Amino acid sequence: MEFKKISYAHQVFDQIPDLQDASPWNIMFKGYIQNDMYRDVVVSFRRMMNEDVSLNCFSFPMVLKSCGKLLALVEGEEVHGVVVKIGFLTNTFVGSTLIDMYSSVGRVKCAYKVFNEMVLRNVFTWTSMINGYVANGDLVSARMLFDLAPERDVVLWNRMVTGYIECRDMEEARKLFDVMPNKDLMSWNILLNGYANNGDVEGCENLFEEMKERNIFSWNGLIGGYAHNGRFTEVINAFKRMLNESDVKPNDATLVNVLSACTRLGALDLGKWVHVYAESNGYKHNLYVANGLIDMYAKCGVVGNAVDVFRSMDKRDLISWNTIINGLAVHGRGSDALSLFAEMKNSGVEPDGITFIGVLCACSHMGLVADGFAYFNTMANDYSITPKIEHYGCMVDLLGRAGLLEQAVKFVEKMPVQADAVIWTALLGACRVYKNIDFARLVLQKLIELDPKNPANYVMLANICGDARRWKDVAELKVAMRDTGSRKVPGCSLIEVADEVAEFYCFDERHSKSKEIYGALKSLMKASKSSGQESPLFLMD
DNA sequence: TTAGGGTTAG
Repeated sequence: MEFKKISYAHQVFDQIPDLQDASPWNIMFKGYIQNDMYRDVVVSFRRMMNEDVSLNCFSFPMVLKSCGKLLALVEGEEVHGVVVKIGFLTNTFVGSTLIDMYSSVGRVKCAYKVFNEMVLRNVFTWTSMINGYVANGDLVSARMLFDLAPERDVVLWNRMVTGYIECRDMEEARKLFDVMPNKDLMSWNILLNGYANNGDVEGCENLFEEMKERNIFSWNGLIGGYAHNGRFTEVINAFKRMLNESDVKPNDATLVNVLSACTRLGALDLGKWVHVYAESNGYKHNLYVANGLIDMYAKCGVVGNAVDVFRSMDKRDLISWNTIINGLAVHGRGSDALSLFAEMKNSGVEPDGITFIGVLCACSHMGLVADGFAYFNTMANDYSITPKIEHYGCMVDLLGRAGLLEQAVKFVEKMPVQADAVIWTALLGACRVYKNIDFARLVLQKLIELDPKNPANYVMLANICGDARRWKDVAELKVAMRDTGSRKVPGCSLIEVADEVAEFYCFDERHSKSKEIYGALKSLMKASKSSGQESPLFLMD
């Protein structure tokens, strides 16, 4: 039953003159559950009790499932009492769902009591109990029961393998997988995802190659494995392979992973291709895909497209709002970010800590110190969000960018959390902008205490002294840096050209066309200089 | 009409 039809069903239900029979109630339960309306099931059940409806054995599994989903122990116990009173404990459907209910609210002992006292058990009952132990992290008891179970079907085997994976014990998971008498495709996919989520990309690749049959979950397992482990080029290669070699069509999960790789690699053209693909394959109104698209466009620098996607959505969630607000904020469109924040609040979506990172970042880019502090206070006062180090970092950045260096240092010293290198580095950056060498030295001292081996700190101060033409200081710093025995790892950039992503460093000459590239760059700088602008290269963050 | 297993975004 679809959600739309629920209200029709309600109208019909209300016209039934005699509601003493459980059947129409049970049909409503089924509809509620299909639409995640668990609260309605429990409320209706209460009504059934009050109106003395004669309950039958079909009602209880759905009511108990709903109690479990709502983590409603009190209501669950109440239903348990009714079950005992009417005498449905011998029913395996009722018993299994009772075990599930107690397990999902963390009462494994109560679950076991039900399991233990059951007269008749089947493979479902055993699976529920084993599942209960797994869900509560007791793998030893789970395995003991698993070995004792009189019957083990593929679902039970798979659940036990998943249990080991959830405890990050891939070795035990693999052992069990290897001795499974009947593996189905899901068994393979479970193990594949296990490798992917436990950081074992190679294990994931090997298993994928071993598979004789693959479905969408298999491909997504491989692609997701690359994505979760930062192997973004491989994400794209695997995606291209999927399109070329298999009959499996990408779905929303595939597209989301590919989009996140595009985002990280700056692969805008492929990102656009995914956009077109999504629109022509029925994912136009998919929340996950749209959120991925917003982030991809924003991080690839095409914030306008990000806004277009956001505006075209018919359903938005917290992530949609956060992505667009943060995207606008980091691209200097602070006032748009703030007006979207107001729109978000009006639409009834409750902001979280990440929303406020975008909001504070917007204030910081616009130099709105007072507003920034007002929003910062709103966080805790109106939304009960405890500021984390990232939020304090935004505030320090806000003060630093506004040139209020002294206030910034005081703020850092008063913070309830210990400042990390990110915060001090932001301050050091502000010291450079405002050419404040004294503060810079103070900040550098803090940075060296936190991270003595990081040469980037010295480089930053050297740059600050260089800006002030204090070459003697620069030379001294270079010596100090040499004494730490480490070299600064050069930052690297990525750019997408003709379907390929190229990597380059500052003054990099590895590219076959580096002469032409530098030539073009030189004329660009000349052109911007003659038009009276400072070179954009020095204006970039 | 009732019970158990797999992926996705900031």
